[in-house]
This record gives sequence, C-alpha cells and structure tokens, in this order.
Amino acid sequence: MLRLSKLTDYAVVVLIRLADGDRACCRAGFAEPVQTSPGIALATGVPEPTVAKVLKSLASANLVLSLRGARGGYRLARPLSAVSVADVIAAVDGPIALTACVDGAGGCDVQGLCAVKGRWDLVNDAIRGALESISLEDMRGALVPHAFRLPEAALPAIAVPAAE
Amino acid sequence: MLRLSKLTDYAVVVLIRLADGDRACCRAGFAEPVQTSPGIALATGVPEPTVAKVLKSLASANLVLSLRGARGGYRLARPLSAVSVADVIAAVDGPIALTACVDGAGGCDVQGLCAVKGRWDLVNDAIRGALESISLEDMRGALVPHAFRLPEAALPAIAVPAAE
DNA sequence: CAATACCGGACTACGCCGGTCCAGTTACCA
DNA sequence: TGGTAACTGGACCGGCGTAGTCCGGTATTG
Repeated sequence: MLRLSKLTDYAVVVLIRLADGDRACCRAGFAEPVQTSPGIALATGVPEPTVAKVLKSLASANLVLSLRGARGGYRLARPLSAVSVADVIAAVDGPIALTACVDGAGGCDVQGLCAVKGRWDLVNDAIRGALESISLEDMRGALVPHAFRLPEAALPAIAVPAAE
Repeated sequence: MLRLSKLTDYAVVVLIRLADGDRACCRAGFAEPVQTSPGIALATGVPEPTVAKVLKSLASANLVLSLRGARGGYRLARPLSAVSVADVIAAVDGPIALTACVDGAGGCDVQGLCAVKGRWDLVNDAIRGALESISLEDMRGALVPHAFRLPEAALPAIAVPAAE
C-alpha cells in the first residue's frame, strides 16, 4: 500500500501549525516567536509526547530551530515553501527508499538470481522527484473548512493544478 | 521510510521471469507457454509458497492468466511494457495511498483540527503518476551483467521440474 | 534557586506483513 | 476412468516495525 508513517503526517500538521502560529498566536511579537510542544499539542489535538517526539526529529534534521530553557520552544528554520514533503519524510522516517534491496547492505539473499536488482532505483528516483516537487506550502492550500484559518489573507492561493 | 512491501518486489521478479521464460525455457513452443509456481520458485530463488501467493494476487488482478489442472501454469496477460509498477503494487499491496487519512473511512480522530486533510491527495497523485510512468519493461532493462542470461545451471533445472 | 522546556535515550504494546500450510477443485494423461 | 499435477481460496502463526510513553539530564529565565 506504500504506507507513509503516521508520524510523518503529524510532522506536516505540526510544521504548518508552526508556520501559522508564528504570526498569529502564542508569542508572536516577541523577539523570538517560538511555540512550545504542549502548545502545539493543544492546538493540533495530537498527543503532547508525540508532538515532542516529532519535533525532536524535525530539529535533528534542521527543519525547525529549538530554544531551550524557560520561554523556550520551536521555530521554523525555513519558510514552508522551502520545505518539501521529501524533507519531512526523510526527517521523520529516514531516507526515502522503497525496498531493503536498494541500500548496499546485503539484505537480499537471492541477489544472484534477482532480475531487478538495482532497477528499483529508477522507481525510487521517480518518487523522490515527485516528493521533492511538492512543498508544505502546497499542502497548506485553502482547504480548512473552519477553525484553523486566520482572517488575514496573507496566504496566497498556491498554484494547485486542477484541484477539486 | 516509505516502505514498499517485499511481496511487491517478488512480484516484479516473478513477472519478469514469466516474460523471459516465455521464450527461453520450460514449455516454450507449446500451444500454451505456461510456467508453474514451483518452476518459477526454482528459477528465482523465492520460496515456492510465496511465489504461489504472489501469483494468486497477480491472477486476481488479471496481470497473469492461469491454467488449472495438470500441465497448467501461469502466463503473462500483457507484455511487460504494458504493465506499470503501479499495477503491480495495486495488485499485491492494494490501492496506492500513503495515509489512512485519504480513504473516506473516519480513521482520523483529529479531523476537525487537521490542517492538511485532503492535501495528501496531491502527494498521492504525484506518486501514482510517477509509478504509472514506469513499466516493468523499463525495470528489466539491460541491467543484469550476465547472471540471468540463462546459460547454465538454473535453466535446465526448471525445464524439467521433476529434477527437483 | 526554582520553574520551564528541550534533549536523548529506552521501553512496551499493538498491528501488519511475510511466510507457510491445508483442503478443495480442475484438467490432463495413462 | 482413475490418478496425478497444479491452481484456488482460505486460515494460521511468528517476527518486526511503528506508535506512543516515560524518565533523567541540561539549559535558560525570572
């Protein structure tokens, strides 16, 4: 089914929340507009420990910046438009690869007979390309029916090809 | 990690084997150039029950044709060039979808707050497109240095299944 | 100094996938 | 006509990875 981990889904939600919150909630206006894990958990409905876990992964991948100590929190390292879905997946789920065959590790026990060895690379590259071409800004879009949107029209309707 | 099930990998191997075997081994020349699961298992190194399982899925999806009874076996329904990777994945792993969110089933418990609901569709479509643009013929390519050219040991064995 | 909040682990439970097996059915062949 | 080979559809079980939680540690603020 080509499953994507649920953590990645959460990561996208959190990142978008981080972007929207930057200028509309929490500590906006301060020198450091950061948001805390509990705050994001509250806003998104995702369990707080899970939010913290996701944030840690994102911080390790330098997708978000962290400030420790009291009054600390997280902040986007880059605008959403500069973050691709591939970046998020790589940060949360590790490198993008469809099969165990692709990594050099000799996991394939029938290598001598495998007729497609190395050919998944073709598929991997295609998927990677597709994933890298979509930014979180694209995913934010104009979708939320209620509750999550800010009055300001500062969100330019990104070019979504033939949406609903 | 965007994992692709190992069964799908096997399915590709089996399908390519099925194509190559059509004109090079087993019962080529007969009215019905079919190959049996045991034969394919022997040729590919994949455990026979697993091969059978994969073949069953492929048959259900009409990617291969089956002939029951003695002297029965499997045969490609379409040339490899007419089978996309997406077809194989859909046959073995079910419909292509990255998250549980996409299917209407109310699996998402924080739907009211989910800021990206429906936006994974964008990613799904991109990946589906990438997958559909690659055929098994592309994956077969000219990759095998010399392993699969059916020169010696492997082929005679499958030509005579009784030699097991 | 105390409170807050990130950091980096480890740890556990659940669900799904990989792999196997069995009974039943169909078709060829002697 | 009976035996055999092979597909068919299902159930079954073990292993692994993910989801989710928790704890001790550290840094910063007030």
